[in-house]
Amino acid sequence: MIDINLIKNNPQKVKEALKKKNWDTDFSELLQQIKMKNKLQQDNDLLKEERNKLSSQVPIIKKSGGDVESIFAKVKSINKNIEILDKEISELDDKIFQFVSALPNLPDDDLLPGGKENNQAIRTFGNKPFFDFKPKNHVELCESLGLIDYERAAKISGKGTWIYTNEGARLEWALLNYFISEHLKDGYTFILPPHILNYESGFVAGQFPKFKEDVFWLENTQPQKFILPTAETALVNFHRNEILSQDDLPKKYFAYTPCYRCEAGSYRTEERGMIRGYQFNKIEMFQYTTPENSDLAFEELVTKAEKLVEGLGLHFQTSKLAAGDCSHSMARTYDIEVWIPSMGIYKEVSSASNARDYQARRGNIRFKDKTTNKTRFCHILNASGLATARLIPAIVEQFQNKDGSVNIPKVLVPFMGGQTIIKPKSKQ
RNA sequence: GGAGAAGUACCCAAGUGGUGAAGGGGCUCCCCUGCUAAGGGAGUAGGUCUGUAACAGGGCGCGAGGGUUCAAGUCCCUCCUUCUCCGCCA
Repeated sequence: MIDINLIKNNPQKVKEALKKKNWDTDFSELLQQIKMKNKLQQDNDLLKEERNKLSSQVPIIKKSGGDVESIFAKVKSINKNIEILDKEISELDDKIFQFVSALPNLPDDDLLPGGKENNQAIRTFGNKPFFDFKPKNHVELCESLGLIDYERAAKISGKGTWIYTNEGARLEWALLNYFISEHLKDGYTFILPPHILNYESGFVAGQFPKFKEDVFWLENTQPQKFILPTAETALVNFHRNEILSQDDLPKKYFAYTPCYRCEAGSYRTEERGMIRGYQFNKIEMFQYTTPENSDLAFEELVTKAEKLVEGLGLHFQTSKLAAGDCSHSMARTYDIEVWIPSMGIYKEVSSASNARDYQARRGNIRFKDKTTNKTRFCHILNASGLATARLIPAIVEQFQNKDGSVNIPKVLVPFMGGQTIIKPKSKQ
């Protein structure tokens, strides 16, 4: 949530910043509502003060045997006015809250305006692999190597799913274990959160109210609950409504969860295999920091994600996203994109973002500033570290051999029981 | 799922209708002392409005939201969470 005072004091600046996210807003009605609310609030406070004073006299007058009926009558009439004002104020409050909470986060100043077309690749790692044979695409490879069973997935679940089988399951698990071991080395705390979350959690993350349709909702829970689209949704809420000690910051977490996404109708024909699905595995890195340290934390997260892909030996690039391509809740996002030879494009395997205080305001997540002794909002950052579904296509395609076998990245070998290569199988 | 009990500040906790929400512990600052001590004082949720240079005053605030009342931590209703017992179950 954007700071209401920022909008109040500098509406033009906020309007221009949001324009970079392709978001056109008119604040004039909001500003009027805020002004009106403050005025009513003041009037109401005076009435309440009077009521409190009158009421507190009652026991004293009673003791001395005086008449209290006239006070009762006065307070009753004051209460009528208070009731009216209370209602008007809470209606205005609702309107203001609904308007402001629907606004996206402000983009950082240095971002280019506009959408995808203005994303900039800022770093490239490794080179595109060269094949002296006709390379296969990952769907063929995964099937011939017995890593993925698409047909049976369609049978037991439906479209947009797949089943990791045998060495495919082991490869997937090896990736996750490799990431986990790296995060532990870096001193991040391992979290396994619940996958079913309440509405409030989605609101704090900034998914709701705008993106309610993008997640799966459970039908028979009261109140309604949804299945998390990313571990971020759980991790943002870990410290919801808490005041953290500055000495405990930064707090560094990582979590493994599957990610469940509706994405109905978003399939494209070229996105076969495991490029886009209703469910995929991801390890999420997460930090709560002071505002002063969030840029540093952001660099750390991007570098960590890059190192993981680099460790696998894959060719990839890092893109700085234009304002309009950053997520709704984020001030800044860098994507790590891995090369998929058969598609001839780079596909996102990690997205590192700085939400600054946007999510912290929604979730009331603060820390006690040691120097001023004031409570301030934390900055919150997240980065995939990493999402695995698109790594397997990248690995099998980039590391395939002429005979259809695939070399296992060195860093994964210990997690594959020493296995260094996966060879084609006859179909079972 | 059924029955019962509970939720007060960093922690423990008093408070069943009437002034600023007892008291302790811990922590922070100050004073006194002077070294494995002890004592005294102050502070110890946040949000928000008005004026302001620091600051002062007011409203709200006892799990959340309603209700009764001149007045609610206290009485009533709904919900959430925790604990105990019972049932069911991987």
